[in-house]
Amino acid sequence: MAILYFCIENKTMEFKKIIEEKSDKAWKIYIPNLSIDCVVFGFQDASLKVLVTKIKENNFWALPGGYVLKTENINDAANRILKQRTGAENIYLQQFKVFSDLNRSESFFEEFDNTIWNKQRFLSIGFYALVDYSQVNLVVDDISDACEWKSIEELPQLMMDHRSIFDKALITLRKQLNYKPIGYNLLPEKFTMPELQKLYEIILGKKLNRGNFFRKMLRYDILIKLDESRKGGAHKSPDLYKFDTEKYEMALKEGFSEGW
Amino acid sequence: MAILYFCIENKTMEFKKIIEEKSDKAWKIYIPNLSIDCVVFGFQDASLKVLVTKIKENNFWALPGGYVLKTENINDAANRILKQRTGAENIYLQQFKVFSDLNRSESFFEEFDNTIWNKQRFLSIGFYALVDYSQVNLVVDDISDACEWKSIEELPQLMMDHRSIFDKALITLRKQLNYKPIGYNLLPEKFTMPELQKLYEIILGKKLNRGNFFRKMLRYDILIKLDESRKGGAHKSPDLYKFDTEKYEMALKEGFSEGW
DNA sequence: TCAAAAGTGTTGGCCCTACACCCATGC
DNA sequence: GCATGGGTGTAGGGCCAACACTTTTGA
Repeated sequence: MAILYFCIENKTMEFKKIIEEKSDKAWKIYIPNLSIDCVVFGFQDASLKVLVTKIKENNFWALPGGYVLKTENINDAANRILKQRTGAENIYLQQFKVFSDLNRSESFFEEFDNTIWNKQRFLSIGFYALVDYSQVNLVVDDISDACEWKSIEELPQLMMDHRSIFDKALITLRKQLNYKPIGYNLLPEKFTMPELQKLYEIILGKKLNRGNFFRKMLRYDILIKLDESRKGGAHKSPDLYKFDTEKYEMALKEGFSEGW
Repeated sequence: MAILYFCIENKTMEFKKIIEEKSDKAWKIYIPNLSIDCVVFGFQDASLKVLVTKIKENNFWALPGGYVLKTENINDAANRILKQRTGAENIYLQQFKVFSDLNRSESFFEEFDNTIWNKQRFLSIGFYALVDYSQVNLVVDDISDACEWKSIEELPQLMMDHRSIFDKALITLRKQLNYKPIGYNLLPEKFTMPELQKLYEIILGKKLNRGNFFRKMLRYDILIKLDESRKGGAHKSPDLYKFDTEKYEMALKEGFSEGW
């Protein structure tokens, strides 16, 4: 027991020291009172995953985040933050909402001095990201214990308002499915129609009709059918497709026609 | 000529003084490096208008804007800013994007001291607002000469990146027409179907089919047909409608069904 | 050979487009 | 009564849900 206590005590001291040391530097280089939080989606094992990190010291999980340098715009900041975490570049990133409630963050570092960077009020710009699961190498930084993919159905409790940031990101992503293509950043280069359908179903949280999905997808005219099929599984081998990157990019910009 | 020159010089001094005096207070009460800019839409004379203000001293027009108090969230801030400008409360407000380019604002106050509030780098949160034109009383504040409604087809040149903020607001508003009702905040209580159609056409910038608009609108099931019609114009008297506020609010929250 | 998954065909309904028609109104 | 604008009818097409049929595969 004594040893365990000592360990915790020790860790606390270490954590505090790290936070305090980082504080001075943060005040110098970052825009104050402003943070970025990222909801990073990945797709694996027919399940939608989100990247979360565990803060040292308390048992809360958090969305990966960071701050904006005084000399960079927020897209660059989000890219930098995610590159540090995942090693990945050219991630699909979308700004979706600013979270600004009072006390959304500042009560979280109660035991610290009022001048400490982390104890300030922060408004946070929410980004969501879509990344290829297989291309990511997670990095644990010096204020986190762990950095893991968690399935969206079994997210752990998140610190501060990170749960509502995640919720809003998912809602935004779902809405986006109505007028923009998706999948290029989440699927491997070659994929089958059932795999693509699975992705849609998991994002939307509901089953879709097979035949209709198939035809609607083809009508979007962003897929190229390959001369191969996925062998090895039981049953019929599904055809492989890839995205027509030019048409895909076009559709991302223009959006699929809809409405008025 | 001498008199004119003197006047300009005098105005410059006055403007500078105001900015400098306000600077100290601003540093105390506002969150630094963060501003709010509002694209306020109103509808009148079958034309969509936007609220713009003219900054004293230079001949640029600007979107109405302001800063976020250290003790308020951004929605409250936007509401406060617009109430000051228009006297209106309970305006429909929608946050749509953060503008964070380097040099989007700080180069605009070159002649001032570096410590001045206005010369800092600002990230700006863009809001758009929909208001009932007839209920607004415009207020000119102490750093602006004028505050006016301008038709969206003939907007004057705007300062900094305000033109792209406006563009993005209009694009967002158009997209919103696909899944949310509109009109409650822009039209008088009673209105005719052709008037509502006109609003849609002006926002979308294109003609719509009369009969189809009529039926689509009715299918949305947010209108109540009144037992009156708009007399006085030449030709057939169109029926008057009002919004079913309960169903309208519901549709605002849920959105019209679409897509997957 | 057989079960199951994947590809394809079919039918009915809804909404959208486009146009036509009729009705009400002020001149 | 006539021009004009506004309400309503309707035919054709596209998309979609739902379901059925066919093909392909591994066991």
